[in-house]
Amino acid sequence: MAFEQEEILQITSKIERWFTKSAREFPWRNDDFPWGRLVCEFMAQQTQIDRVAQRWPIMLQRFPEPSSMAKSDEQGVLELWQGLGYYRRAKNLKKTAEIIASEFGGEVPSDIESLLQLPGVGKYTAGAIASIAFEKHAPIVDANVHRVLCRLCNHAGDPTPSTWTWQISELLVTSCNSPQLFNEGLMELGATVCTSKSPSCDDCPLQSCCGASKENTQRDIPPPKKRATKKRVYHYSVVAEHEGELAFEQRNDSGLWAGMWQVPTIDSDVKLTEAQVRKKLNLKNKLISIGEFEHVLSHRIISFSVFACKIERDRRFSWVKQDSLHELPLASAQRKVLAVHCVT
DNA sequence: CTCCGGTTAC
DNA sequence: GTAACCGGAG
Repeated sequence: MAFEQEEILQITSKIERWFTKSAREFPWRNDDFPWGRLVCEFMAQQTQIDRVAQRWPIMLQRFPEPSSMAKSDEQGVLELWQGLGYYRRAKNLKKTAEIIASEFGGEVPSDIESLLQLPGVGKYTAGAIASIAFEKHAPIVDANVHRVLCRLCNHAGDPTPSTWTWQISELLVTSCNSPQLFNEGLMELGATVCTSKSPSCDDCPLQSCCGASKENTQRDIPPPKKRATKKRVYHYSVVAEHEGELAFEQRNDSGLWAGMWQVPTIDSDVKLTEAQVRKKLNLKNKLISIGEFEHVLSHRIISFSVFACKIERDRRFSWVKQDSLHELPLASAQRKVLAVHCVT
């Protein structure tokens, strides 16, 4: 795909003008600063923007700059991340804050090389921070940008961001006037106009130069991604009570729901009986079945079975009063477990 | 049950 | 390269 320089300037200026008048209101757009942008980009990875908009102000109020997060403990960050999913992002954000505090004098670095050293920062996030917070002419390709650029050039075949897309993004951002307006505008256009299904081409500032619009191929570009088949697994959770307190344990540092808390739970590839669950948890009293539900993730369907029992206060677990549960970082599936037991 | 989305670990 | 990682909305 070869653009004339003239076309490049047409495209970039159209997007910058369009974004200036069409940008949606978001809290981080009121006063953009590098740390706020970094937190926003971590939260927005794989997460829809409206949920980020709810959580971002709370996170920034609690951790207004990298040093305050660096000094806090990871639990506090996980607590504010509850329900957002992909909890490794919260752990990476905490580590990133520590590195910014210790290696970069408490200031978010502005160059791509430094940004890429931060855990949880890949090519997209580095480019987003460098361009949007620091007006560097750095390319970004997220799913929105990929879709817009593939359609603009009528480029079929790549289901996800590819070398091709990064080259086009680089070509355009190099010549744009404001990398902040251009890159954010490109993403905003993909999110609101050049949408995956039924794009609003009549409202698009690029309609006159869009290859897909001309050939009417928008529907097939980009092609759909292959989705993992869902494996069914079984989780057995026991709400264990002793004098108004519930037993909790922390999940592994890696894997599913990394570092989040749960009532004592057995993860299994196969179905287990009540006796097997009791034995694996080394519990004495019979477990009373109180409910079941399914929890669907991108790559698995989890059948949850929930049990209740009374047990002695056991040092293997952390004991939490029922009115203190909100202080504990819990993933959504564990909230469903507690809802079965009628505590929330 | 399908769709949507960046980074990292393997 | 590819699988793992999440949750809410449709």
